[in-house]
Amino acid sequence: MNKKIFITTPIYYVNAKPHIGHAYTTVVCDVYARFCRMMGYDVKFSTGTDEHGKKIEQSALKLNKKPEEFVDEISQLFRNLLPVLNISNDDFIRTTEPRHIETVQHFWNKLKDNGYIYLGEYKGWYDIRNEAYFDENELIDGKSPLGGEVTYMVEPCYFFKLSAFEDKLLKFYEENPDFIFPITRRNEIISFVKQGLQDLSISRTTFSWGIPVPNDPKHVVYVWLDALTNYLTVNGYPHNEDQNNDKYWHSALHFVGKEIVRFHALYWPAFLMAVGINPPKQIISHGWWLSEGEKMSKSLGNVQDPVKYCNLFGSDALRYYLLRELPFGDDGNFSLSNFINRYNSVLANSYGNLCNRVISFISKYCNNTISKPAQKKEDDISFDNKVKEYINESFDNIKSYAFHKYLEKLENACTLANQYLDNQKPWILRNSDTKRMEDVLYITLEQIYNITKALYPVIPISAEKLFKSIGIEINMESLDINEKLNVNTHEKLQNIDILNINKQLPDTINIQIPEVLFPRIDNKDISKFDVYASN
RNA sequence: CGCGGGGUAGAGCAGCUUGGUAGCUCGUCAGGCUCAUAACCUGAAGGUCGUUGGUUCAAAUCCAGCCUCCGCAACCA
Repeated sequence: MNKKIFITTPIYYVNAKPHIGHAYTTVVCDVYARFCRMMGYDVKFSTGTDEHGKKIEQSALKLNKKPEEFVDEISQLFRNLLPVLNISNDDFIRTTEPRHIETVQHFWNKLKDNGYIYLGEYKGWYDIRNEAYFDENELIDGKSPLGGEVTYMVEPCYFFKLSAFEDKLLKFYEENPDFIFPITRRNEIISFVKQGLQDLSISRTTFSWGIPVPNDPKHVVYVWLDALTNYLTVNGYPHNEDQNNDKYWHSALHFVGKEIVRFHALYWPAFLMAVGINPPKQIISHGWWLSEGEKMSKSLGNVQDPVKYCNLFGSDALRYYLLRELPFGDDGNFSLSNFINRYNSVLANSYGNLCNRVISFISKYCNNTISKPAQKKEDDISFDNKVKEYINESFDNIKSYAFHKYLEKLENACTLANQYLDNQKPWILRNSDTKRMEDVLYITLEQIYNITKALYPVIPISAEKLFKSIGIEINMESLDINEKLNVNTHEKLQNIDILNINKQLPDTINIQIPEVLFPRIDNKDISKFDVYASN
């Protein structure tokens, strides 16, 4: 039985259309998921949408729509993004689905049975936009510290005994130093917990767009309690109740943006401990994108639209850029000119051209066929070893979520391959020693194949094209879009033997029609590219 | 004493966790090659790694202070 791993994106709040930030988180998870599958793991990979709460209710009202209608529409936009980005998720969860409502209510009852929920009363200034209460003395100029308008409210409300978990959480962080990644986020959370924890209000009566509290339907469940439990729903809870002995849950990785680390690294483990379920394995936090040096905002009109990038340059290019540009965990800047620059210099000139020059050569001068050399020279072995070294280093980096370094190492490997070719000069050998020429080409192709396998998680479509052009079939991308969105793809995704990283290049290669993987982008006038969200 | 993130060649960035020849992409200059997507390869110029002090045989990297820039309203990863 393969080792299992459970990878999740956050579920996205359907109050706004998907932008480059959503695309980023999703792509990071997808790359990691594909990488794990390639390494032989049985991967469960989920994403979805978070659809309850007062904000949603209000947004729907403004548009004269029922909340149900409104969330259906926006959720569909997120769902549509998946095939565009070529995401290999196994599940798409919506918090409005019956299976999730069942989970949340069951979870609530467990919390209650275990004595961690009590009915109290909340008095204070309520910031509707941020769905949070504040004391009088916390207000700034009559607004909440988060800047929202506030109204005074008294509401009966259920509380979760978060205060009971202070020591347990600190002990847990201590015993699981890798639980929160990266370390700076861990430090923030620990110091927050050390300041003391208050009981958490976990129900609302001021609106009705939410999951009803069992046996007290005037209340709806607090959005974060609702949202976080999606991970359990996806993993079959409550029907699969024994999560502590579940291999997926045992290695659950939640990828999140830095702004929701607190919910995932503090509230979530506390909730879980309260029902007797072990916390997930790790919370992995990433940074934010700026757009052209400034914060993305609708009013500035600089919201980068992932769909437009995919349509213009292909999803592989966007996936590559997202991972390569930003040191994982940090904030970074998304810019069109930088995008094109990296695309041209690495994908087109270095990697793409490398593939093309070798395959075209074989096609033109070797009658489309090439075979494994009988023996290798010192230069060849040295080349092989250096590339392998780069690939090993790249894998070490992806394992520690240093996606930018993972790609950098593979870029180094491409440069090395281009150098090897230039040193060996097969175009000279063509007139002097055709056997040696073929050996050189096979050896280069062998490393192109290895590099491409290593790049596969990031550029799956192009990798497949490359495999195809050297006569190796791969079936993953031939799944059609609807099939991909279907939960039943899980087994197919697990059984792609070609992705096994240890598989060697066949002894004899038959070149198919060569294809330019990444055509250069004309960057003389980049203003012609429309890449911003329209509203 | 609010919180957080920066200040490294002309531009944009990596390196800092685990101190020990300062690296990448673009740009510039000079060569080479011709298999290839006006691509590829080689070489050169260009940095006192914000500043001051400390630890050390040795600091971009660790410690302390200072200067300076950015974010901390919403949307939201």
